Amino acid sequence: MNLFAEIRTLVTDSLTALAAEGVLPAGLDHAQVAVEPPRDPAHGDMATNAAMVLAKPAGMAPRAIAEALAARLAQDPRVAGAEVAGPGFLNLRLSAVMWQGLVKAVLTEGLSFGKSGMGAGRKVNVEFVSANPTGPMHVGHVRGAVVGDALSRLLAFAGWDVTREYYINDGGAQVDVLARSAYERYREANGLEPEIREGLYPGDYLIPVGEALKARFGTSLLDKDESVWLAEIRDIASAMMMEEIRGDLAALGVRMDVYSSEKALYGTGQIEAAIDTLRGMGLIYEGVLEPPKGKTPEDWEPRVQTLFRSTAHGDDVDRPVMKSDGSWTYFAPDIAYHFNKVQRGFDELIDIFGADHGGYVKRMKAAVSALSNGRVPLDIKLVQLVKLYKNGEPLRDVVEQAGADVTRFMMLTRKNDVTLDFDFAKVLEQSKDNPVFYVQYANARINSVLRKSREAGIDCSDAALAQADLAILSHPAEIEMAKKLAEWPRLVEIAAKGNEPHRVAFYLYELASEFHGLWNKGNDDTSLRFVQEGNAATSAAKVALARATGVVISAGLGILGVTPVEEMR
RNA sequence: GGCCCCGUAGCUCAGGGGAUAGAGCGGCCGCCUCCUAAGCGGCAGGUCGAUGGUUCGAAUCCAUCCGGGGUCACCA
Repeated sequence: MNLFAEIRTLVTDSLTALAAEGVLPAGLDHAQVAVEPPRDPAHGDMATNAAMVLAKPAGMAPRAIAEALAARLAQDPRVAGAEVAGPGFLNLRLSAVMWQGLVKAVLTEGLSFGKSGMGAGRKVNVEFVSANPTGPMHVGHVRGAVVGDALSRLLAFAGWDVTREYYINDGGAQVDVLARSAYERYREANGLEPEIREGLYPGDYLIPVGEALKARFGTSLLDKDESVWLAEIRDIASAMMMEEIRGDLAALGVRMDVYSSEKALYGTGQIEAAIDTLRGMGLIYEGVLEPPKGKTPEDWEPRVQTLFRSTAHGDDVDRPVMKSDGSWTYFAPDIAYHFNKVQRGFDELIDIFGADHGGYVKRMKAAVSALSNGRVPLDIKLVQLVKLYKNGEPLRDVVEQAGADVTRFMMLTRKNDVTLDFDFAKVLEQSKDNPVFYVQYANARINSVLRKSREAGIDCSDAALAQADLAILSHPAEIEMAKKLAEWPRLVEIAAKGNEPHRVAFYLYELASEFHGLWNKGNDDTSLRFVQEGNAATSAAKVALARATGVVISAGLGILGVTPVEEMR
């Protein structure tokens, strides 16, 4: 049940009826007509811009349209009042029954309340994390993981068919470096002094890899040339690192549907096929790039390269796909991988990159645009860096200390393209300064209400509460609470439309705030307490409101991947 | 220098064509014989970086500029 959608339909139906009566010209486009919560609650429950939007095409004064529309809407039983205001806004007040009915709808629909059919089952692929398999995840990856996971849950809730995917960059030079680093740890495991040269990975996390190599090869690879062991150690080490990363993701509560390997693309002809496809479109050529404008690198020299004409699809310069030694650049398998996603039949692609990869956005979009003939949109979300206060902690420690739920919520309290401060002290604090706690506390209070209510002998199943006499919910503060709940389905659609899961976190904070406010009013006005001594009918209605709030909090936290707590400890 | 992101209250940030621009923190003033005060209410605080433009209307869209960050041809 989406009240805003319902009333919007009422408005557009009324406009159509007015056109049929000749009050408005026929054939007006209603696409720009919006029904929204007004900025100022004093303006009513919902406002529509219909009159202002239609004034010009209808050739009428906005207020004239608004008045005609108001008169018509006022006849509908759902509408308690319609007033023209300002330059032509039409402010609507809904009858109390609507809000009471909404509470019932939440209890009836449960965690499905707010689900949307907006995605219409379209297949979307969300690629995220995709950290190189050269070490454990760090805090920066965590944010990408959380954003991608929450976005996936959000899109699924809004009606998309979602595939979560991890692209393993195991085909380039960085895994050779990994292998050489692991080899040194292997020597170390055999009692030799490791030589961690400049450019190798120095991290302790490779020590167990060295041990494993010793267990497997004994001393047989010592003093052997790298040509003997490189490929094998590379595979072993990167597999072990992927295990590490899968463990990190699991600790965070992030699940992937598909792991795709870059290395697996080599030798299958897929890269060649993708490039040939582009060649067939006349988008591959041999050429020389201009030096970067303004700043020419010291060692720049004109060089003939195999280039992708990405400028034909919106990029600023064309991009090399092949090195002079005839091997592919990193970009070529990336193209093939995205081509693969297109061929698998996805209707939409989403990539979540670290902000340091911002320079690849245009070329990646150009490739997808070309390879799908403009059919498949690719949205790339850049996730800004995380500033960790308390420094240098590897991921497991962060999650172990703060908890996956807290970590996840905090990572979503910022838009993806803004840097995020992750302060341990704050995050673990049990106070209203900590948004995670604040939202969880509201849920805990709701559970407390349900407990008390059950002790008072009231049936608190959702089915029973939905049957309560909700007309009892008439106090303005209670109606306000219901109005906030009514925004949930609308928020889901807005967040899904923009691929912006952080909106859910902000909404939950507002919802919790509304609830804490209502709770506290019970201190001064005992008639606003949820459990009313000796009055089962009144209690049931009020508890129903609390429970409905709890349902929406749970649904919202579910999208963030955060477990709602029953009580604070 | 090119491209991308950011610039909104003292601080951290929402809002991204609509009516007097919001929240939290910090500051000041209030609220516990009462379901969890781990909370709630109120006050003070703004030329929405600047300047032009688009239109009935701009924090929001466009252009130019100013700050801050990222990135920039055979590294992924």
